[in-house]
Amino acid sequence: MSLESLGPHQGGADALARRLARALLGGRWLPGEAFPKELDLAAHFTVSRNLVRNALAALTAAGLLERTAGRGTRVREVGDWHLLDPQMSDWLVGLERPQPQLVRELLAFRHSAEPVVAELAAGAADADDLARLEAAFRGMSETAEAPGQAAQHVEYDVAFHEAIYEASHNLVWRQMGHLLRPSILALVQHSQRPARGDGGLGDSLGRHAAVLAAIRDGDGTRAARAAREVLGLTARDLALDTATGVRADR
Amino acid sequence: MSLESLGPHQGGADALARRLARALLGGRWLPGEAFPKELDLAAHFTVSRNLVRNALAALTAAGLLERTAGRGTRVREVGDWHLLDPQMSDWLVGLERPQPQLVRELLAFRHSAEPVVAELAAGAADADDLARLEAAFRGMSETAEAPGQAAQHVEYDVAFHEAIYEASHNLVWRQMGHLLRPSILALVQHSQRPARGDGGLGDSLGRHAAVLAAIRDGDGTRAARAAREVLGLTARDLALDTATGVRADR
DNA sequence: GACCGAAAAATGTCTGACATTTACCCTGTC
DNA sequence: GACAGGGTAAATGTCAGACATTTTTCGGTC
Repeated sequence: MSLESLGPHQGGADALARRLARALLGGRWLPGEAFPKELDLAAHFTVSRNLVRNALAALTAAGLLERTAGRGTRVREVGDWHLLDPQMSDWLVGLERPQPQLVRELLAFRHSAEPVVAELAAGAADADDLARLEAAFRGMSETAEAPGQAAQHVEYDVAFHEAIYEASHNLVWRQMGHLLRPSILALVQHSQRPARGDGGLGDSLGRHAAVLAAIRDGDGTRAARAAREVLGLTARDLALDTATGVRADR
Repeated sequence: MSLESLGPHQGGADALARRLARALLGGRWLPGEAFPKELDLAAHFTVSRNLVRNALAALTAAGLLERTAGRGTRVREVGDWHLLDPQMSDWLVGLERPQPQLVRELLAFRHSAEPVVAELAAGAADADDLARLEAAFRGMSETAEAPGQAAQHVEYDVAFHEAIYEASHNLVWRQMGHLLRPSILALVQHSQRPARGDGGLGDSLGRHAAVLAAIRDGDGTRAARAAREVLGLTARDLALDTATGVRADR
């Protein structure tokens, strides 16, 4: 729609792509809607049309935009967005008001996928993988229940889950580790707002420890169950339980 | 390394990106190696430097290349390639000699993921999803055992599995449907070379039918097991059984 | 009213120049 | 001889303007 409240620009094409992508992910333009024209964008941000084109190329590669000569640029449907693109995860991180649907879908995906990944990890983890897992878990323990270290705790949390994906030793699963940071950060931001008594942690630490132990023992079935319980926590936090089991008309 | 045997160019930036990507995926340049410079590429293909830049931007967005001002362009490690990018799947389709590692990783991923997707699908499929699944299965049946319709059979096969991902009703899983065409095509090309007696089909049709029936009945556990057996076939075709269960030193 | 053509509007491409970053070599000094 | 310094070359990044191509729109003609 409009470009108001998007001030002048400083930085290269990547920075501009980031700004536009985050504005789009925040809902400034809706799917199906027309995106501003190259010349308008160039004029508004006081940059060359070439730079705008490079920035838009990044958004197009991420499946956010659809461009055709003569017709203009339009926002693609949410279902066409490349949520698995690492670039997209970068853009999603720290977004103030991401589309709630996106967060729900990301968490629902992890809820179904992460048990399998943990099972694979239990069967394939080597010494390096275990070292990464243990280092991340140690970091989580040391930074737990210290309000000032919340940011570091999140980073260790991300590193822990990322290490599970890495330990699967599969190129495709490993690529999905990029999904972790945005989804975990969204959870933290969400669960901190409605101030809960226990701080939102639950027995998170203990359940992570169960995953680690199962992977260390090479027990895939136990690892899958433990991973399911870790994510059961987060699912409950967002009232996601209904996301599974609901079935449309038959 | 070199640009020999890559003739002159015709088409836009997308076409050039496709040519370069397919050459790269075919192994013409190895990870860590230096990619040709913009001006050399422009001279070789008789196009403008701008067009080359746009093409390289696409390869960079797919994680294939890493570009830094002053240092040049280098091929990234295989682990950094964005295998989940739909663009990458397009480039992979029909590649004469794809890196065997990539095919193996894709199939290993499906072997672990597709049972979960089928389970989700059993719990979430609606009437439209079932119609798509049944249409695809009908197409598979009608084109089976007809040598002239091999290409169409593959398309129905892709459509069947894609419908499973769609039926999961999760944005992330649905994105992964793009992986199906390249992996299925690679399987077909591979299993047709060493001429096997039964034509490589096995009881593929029957096992697909089992998946369809389980999803129609809403039986997630059965759907997962059936999906595992469908992929067990393909795994055996490529001697992939060893991909799971092998564990490095402890 | 239907068909055709010209003009407008948007993205795609070309060209040449300059900016910026990085690596390399060459020099001077201790 | 080793090392710090600057200067030059090389590669990618950005800018500016023009032209090409595609799509839509509007008008005119029959």
